Amino acid sequence: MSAVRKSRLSQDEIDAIARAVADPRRFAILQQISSGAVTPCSKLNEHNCISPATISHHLKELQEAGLIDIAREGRTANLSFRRDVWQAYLDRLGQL
Amino acid sequence: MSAVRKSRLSQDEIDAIARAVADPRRFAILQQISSGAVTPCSKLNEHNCISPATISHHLKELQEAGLIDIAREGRTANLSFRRDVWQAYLDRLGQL
DNA sequence: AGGATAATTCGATAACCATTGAACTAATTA
DNA sequence: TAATTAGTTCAATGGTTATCGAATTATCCT
Repeated sequence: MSAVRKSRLSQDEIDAIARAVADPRRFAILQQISSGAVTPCSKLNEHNCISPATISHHLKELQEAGLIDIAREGRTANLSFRRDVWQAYLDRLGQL
Repeated sequence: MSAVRKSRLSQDEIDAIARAVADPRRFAILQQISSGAVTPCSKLNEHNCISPATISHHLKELQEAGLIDIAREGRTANLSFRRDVWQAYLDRLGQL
């Protein structure tokens, strides 16, 4: 499999990512996805303390920020971490 | 000069920093401070497009997140970037 | 077909927060 | 002392957004 590289991020992309990870719950979700342990959305809700609607909302935000890919397969959604985008974000933050 | 090191950040500290840099204007301010070019608050307002009250508010947020130090000297405030905290934040983000 | 499961969309609500004018404190200067 | 300057605090406002129930779509299973 290839990997779409992301070398530089625009300021708007930076802002979107920063905003996306600013929410603690969203950051936790991103962590879970990045660990590769989970694939389907339902596994993100460990203890039923968050509604499916909210999860769906957060996933959409993460996707629109470019941090994850969502690939539907049957009735489940495969979530994958865009490590290249994340790295590009870190590179940018490292400049200051 | 010594440097107070910051090795690890709690989850609350991570959340606070993420929230602090999520605001574009605050991130821009942090960038300016990190560049070392500016010291007094007034220099942050390049084109008078932001009120003193708002600047003061953002600086307080950055300070409470641990990202900057504010040292009053006479009637001006000396702003300095906590590079150690920033690095600790980057280290944490780099884990995923 | 009918029922269960996975996830999304919609609408409403409540909380959060960036922004500012005005009033204020403290320090410098005339 | 009076005036000016740097910055803060307060209270109000408007916009954003996290959250969820309910309804919906699509898929899988019997």
